[in-house]
Amino acid sequence: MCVLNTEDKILNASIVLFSQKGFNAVTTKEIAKKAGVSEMTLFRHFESKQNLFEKAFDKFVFSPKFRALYDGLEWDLERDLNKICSSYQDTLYRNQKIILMHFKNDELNPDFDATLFNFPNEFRKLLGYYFEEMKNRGAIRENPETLAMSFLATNFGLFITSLVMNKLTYETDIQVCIATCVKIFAKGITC
Amino acid sequence: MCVLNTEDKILNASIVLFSQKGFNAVTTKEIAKKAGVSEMTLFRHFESKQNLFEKAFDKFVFSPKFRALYDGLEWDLERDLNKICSSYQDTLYRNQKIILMHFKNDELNPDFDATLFNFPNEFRKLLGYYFEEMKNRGAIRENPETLAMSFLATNFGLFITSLVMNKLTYETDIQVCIATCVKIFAKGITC
DNA sequence: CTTTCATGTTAGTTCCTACTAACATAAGTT
DNA sequence: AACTTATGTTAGTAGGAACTAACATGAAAG
Repeated sequence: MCVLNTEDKILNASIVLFSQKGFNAVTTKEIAKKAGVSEMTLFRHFESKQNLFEKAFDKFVFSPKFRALYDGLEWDLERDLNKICSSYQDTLYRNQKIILMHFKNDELNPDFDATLFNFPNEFRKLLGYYFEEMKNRGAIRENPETLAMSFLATNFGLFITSLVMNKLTYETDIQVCIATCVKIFAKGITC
Repeated sequence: MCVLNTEDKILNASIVLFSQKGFNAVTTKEIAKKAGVSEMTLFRHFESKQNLFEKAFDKFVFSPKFRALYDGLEWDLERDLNKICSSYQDTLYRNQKIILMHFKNDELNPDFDATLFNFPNEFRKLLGYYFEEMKNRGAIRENPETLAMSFLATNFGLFITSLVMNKLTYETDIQVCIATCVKIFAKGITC
């Protein structure tokens, strides 16, 4: 199969453990074991646990292509919101380990916060612009910023719920909830 | 003013620190200092850090009166959803420290999870029952369980967003978002 | 064959943290 | 005055975790 080099093995192992337990609760010994290397090797590749964390963070942050999103708008409420929602959910999903890690750590470094909060902010701008324009076109009436924030928060709630639901045993399918929410939202704001 | 007894001082200090940093990241020395007592006193009142955590958890879990909620239903979509939403947001708010703590700890004890997940589950039942009845009355068409889950997830998203927003500087008022969301939701599911 | 390089192993240092023991103090109770 | 009770102080133990030093090994490269 694909044989990973040592650094990648360590980075992969660390991000999984960090997201499961948070930075402080994970030991370097644990990471080394999961990566299948000795603890000494870990310290030879990364000067410290902190440094390993930073490298892992950088490696696993993901941001979508907003240009394509802007260009792909069709000015049909349900279709556009579906597209934006899909992209946002996808981005949240890809960043899930980092997001979980962020929740679990107090404050490692304000720069991480800034980096991590970057993409929700971009989505907020996109939605703000979109609702503004739709209001000008007379398709909706509500305040664009409020709508943008509400739509983002709703999506984030659905995302977190789907994460937590893996542990629980609700019969409800979260994908259906997401689709339903977008439909309700589109219908609920239409004039 | 009101002078707290020693145990309450320690419990209050611990819940604040636990919610800020998570169980592992907080030291008993830190808790004692914040409580204004010596570390020794802490151990005299609580046999261990773990024990202190459990007492603090028990003290600060809050559950609303569901009986009153069921009895107060008026079978008017927007009014009822507003009432349920208010109660849910209020419950989330009162449990915010415990919820944050829960996010930050890996797994201290599955019993805590069960206790903490109890009230969202009760709200889910309430909403399921409500939407089921509203469907029977012909007021809505969507699947009741999906709606219940979606409404809960939306609310949770708004709650988390309001917590995070304290750190950020968005101009949007989260209370307005909550009210808007309920209105959109009510309008979006009406036949 | 020898050198180099990445890795493993083992032992150890330093620091922090939960938790304890022993004694001191100060206020209230009997 | 003697006793009780709650608290503080100081010193210390035991264990864990980050990180290091020194040496061993084994495979690839010259």
